Amino acid sequence: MINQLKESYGHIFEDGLLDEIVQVGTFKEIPEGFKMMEIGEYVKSMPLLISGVIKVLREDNEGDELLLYYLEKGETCSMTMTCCLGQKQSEIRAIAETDTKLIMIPVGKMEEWTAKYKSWRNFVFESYHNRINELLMTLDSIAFYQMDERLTQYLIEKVRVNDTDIINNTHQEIAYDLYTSRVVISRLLKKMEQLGKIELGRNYLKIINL
Amino acid sequence: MINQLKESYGHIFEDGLLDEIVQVGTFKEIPEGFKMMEIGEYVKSMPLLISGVIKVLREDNEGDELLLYYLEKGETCSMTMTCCLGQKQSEIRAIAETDTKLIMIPVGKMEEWTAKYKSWRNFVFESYHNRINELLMTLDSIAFYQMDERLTQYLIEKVRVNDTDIINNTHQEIAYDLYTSRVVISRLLKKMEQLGKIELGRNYLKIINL
DNA sequence: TAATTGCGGTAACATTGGTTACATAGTCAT
DNA sequence: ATGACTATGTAACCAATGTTACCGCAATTA
Repeated sequence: MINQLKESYGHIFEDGLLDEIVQVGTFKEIPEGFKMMEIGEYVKSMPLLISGVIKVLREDNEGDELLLYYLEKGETCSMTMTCCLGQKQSEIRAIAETDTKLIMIPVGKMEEWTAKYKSWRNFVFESYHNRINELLMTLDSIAFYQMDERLTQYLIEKVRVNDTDIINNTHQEIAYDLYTSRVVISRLLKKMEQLGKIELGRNYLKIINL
Repeated sequence: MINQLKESYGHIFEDGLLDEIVQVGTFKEIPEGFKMMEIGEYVKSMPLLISGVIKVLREDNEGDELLLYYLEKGETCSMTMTCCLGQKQSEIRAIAETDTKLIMIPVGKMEEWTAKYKSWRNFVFESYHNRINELLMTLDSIAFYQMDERLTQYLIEKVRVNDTDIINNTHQEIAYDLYTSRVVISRLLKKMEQLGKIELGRNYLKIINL
């Protein structure tokens, strides 16, 4: 655990803090598809991501979802932080997009470390800043762009976080993430294929040139 | 300034912190319509709102705007905080919705206070939490609701922050905030009038029963 | 192999909301 | 009062996308 922690966080946390993390943190491995947090749940610990990708979703009244953003190595869930501190319920759902390794930190330490370690404070603020910017970009994409452009952005991001240009999802799954219907996605993907941007197959899709 | 500070923040900040704020803070009065922050600007100080309302906007490529949320008494701009700390550019525009009184805190103090005062840390985290939740609600409203429902929510919120059921705006101004066109707003408002929900006039609109 | 299920392709249609154009009616300055 | 300007009302049209329905094919299972 120490090595993996150092690899992801060694350059941002002070040695004393790294030691404390090793002492109080719990190492966890999460399989792809595992639901790590549900809307309305209370949160008792905060995750530091070592490897893998977590997708964060928002839900409407009918239970349909919208992808907000991905969390990656070296990041944490800001929403969890404030939920922990304020004893608030989660506003979002989090699901492992890939197999994921992380370290869980008990709530109590957060307050303490914020007072004690400058590097922790920076991490926390940086984290909020990044998350807010990602929310703003998601908002931009919904408010300012049309579905074809949103789909393209989605595929580009998906390729980036999974580090492969083959996407193994059904059209229905993509439609869920973008909060639209399968027919709409199939229609747009087919158009992209005709333009030579992607290659389509059953349960997969290959990015050629977006 | 001390009295006004105590009225808005007395119950959340420790006495020592209140003293420091009085010493290093600058009191400011801002007229309605004043642009307090522009996208791309660097920020050198952080506002603590004493009275009034500030509206926070996001802009698309063409320069058209979308209302994100309002800041009120006892609140601060979380985006400013991280911008200050990280020397980042602002991602948003802020405009005084009403005449506003506030205290500006120089950046340098923020880091210091975060280590020193528990009440400041709580305020900062609480602030992030609120802002993220407002962003999520804005996102919900754009992603999950149609324009008629968004307009209704907008009017309710406007009535709340301005504390009056008469809204002195043109349809064009409302359309800007909701990132749509004047014709669409006129159409929907007329329908609401026919349902007896509002009363329409030139440059004003009265809420009857939303 | 036959049956079932899940995925993707496609057509037809409905709805929302954006666009253009023009008319009407307040408001203000002269 | 006249003319200029601004706000609003409204019709007609268009584009994006959501909806429904049905088909064929692949994969899985009986």
